[in-house]
Amino acid sequence: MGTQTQHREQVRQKIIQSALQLFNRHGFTAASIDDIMAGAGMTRGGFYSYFQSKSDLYAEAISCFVTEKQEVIASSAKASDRAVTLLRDYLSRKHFEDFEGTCPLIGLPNDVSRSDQSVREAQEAALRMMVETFLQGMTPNGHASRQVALALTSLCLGGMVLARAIEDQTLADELREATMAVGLRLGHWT
Amino acid sequence: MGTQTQHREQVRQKIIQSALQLFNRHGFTAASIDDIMAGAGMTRGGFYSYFQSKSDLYAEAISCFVTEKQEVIASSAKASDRAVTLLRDYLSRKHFEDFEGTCPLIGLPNDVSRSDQSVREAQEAALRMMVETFLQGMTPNGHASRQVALALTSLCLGGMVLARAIEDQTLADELREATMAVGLRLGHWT
DNA sequence: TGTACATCAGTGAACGCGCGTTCACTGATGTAC
DNA sequence: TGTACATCAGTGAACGCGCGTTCACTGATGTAC
Repeated sequence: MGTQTQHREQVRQKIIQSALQLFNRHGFTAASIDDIMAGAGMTRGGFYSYFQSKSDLYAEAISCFVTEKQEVIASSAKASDRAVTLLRDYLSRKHFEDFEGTCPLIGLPNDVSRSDQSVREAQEAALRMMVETFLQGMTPNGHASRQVALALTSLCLGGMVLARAIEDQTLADELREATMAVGLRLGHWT
Repeated sequence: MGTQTQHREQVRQKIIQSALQLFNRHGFTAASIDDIMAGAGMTRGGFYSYFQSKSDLYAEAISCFVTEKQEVIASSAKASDRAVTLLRDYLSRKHFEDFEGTCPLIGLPNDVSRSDQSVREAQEAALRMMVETFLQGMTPNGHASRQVALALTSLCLGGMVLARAIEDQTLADELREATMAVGLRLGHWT
């Protein structure tokens, strides 16, 4: 009935949230279904009545993340504010440290993405959203502004991936901030 | 004796080359020691008399790649040529298609990198090399040029990671070329 | 209100597979006499 | 030159583990009468 399906939907969301955390924190392979289900307060056996497979869950988690972020971003009315906020947030120290709320694109070069179609689609949606947000936040200039919007997306992703990978905290901060500064200049938001 | 150790060194190199190909093509996890050894014309058992572990081999493969690239780049005498070549090559269609000769930094967000110290070190060396090459190729401008050099590195990595991930070839090309154009402008090389 | 039955979410043991790693062995090469 | 022996690179079978996935079962909830 209503309350039944409603309950199932809640549990489903709990699993997705737990998955989002663990996939981000440990990566797709290292986050086991056991852990994810435990995080949602259940045991492994129940998993397959909610999702077809582990990568199916991964794809859903990414889509879910994108939808959430879209809502947050949409709260700014002015397009240029949305773009600046995206850039600043993406390359912020907060995003850098917040392993659990990480942009799913950072996991792009993973082995799953190569194989699973629905994962790729979810990731591509995230990508398009970023490009679109940047594009709308710039004073329109045809071809040139699209070029910059695409480059800004590359810049954000690369900057965060690198900052995360660097052991030396000082260098990581420097790189992150340099990337942000250059990005703001590129979009003429300084 | 001499010829013995020499032979061992040759075999060792053959394994590393095979590993480089397969790690790049399929990723760290998906490339099995079986495959790598087969690629070097041997069987699995011999592996552990050459390397301590799979991730040990991975770290060595990365170092090896960096050294090779450094030699290629050093062949240009002029520093700005080296920087432009690096940027152009990195974001070239050739690099995009050449899965086997890929920049090892693209594998950064993999599960191994998180755990294995020597892998991280090898990757960090690759990173420093890129930043250094860009920095030397720019008209010196203190803080500002270092900032741009760091951003260019983010830009290159992000651009290639994204282009690789995108299914739509047209969009992938567009993104790669946009990233390159913006990069050239950033370094004042246009 | 109470009883019998059906449904189904969730359990946890077990399966199966891939793969990194180990190890006893082989067979070729080199050395000593 | 020939024979016995040592060395050691390389083999391939076997081990062990982790983990995704399956499945027979349980126990709570809801419905019918």
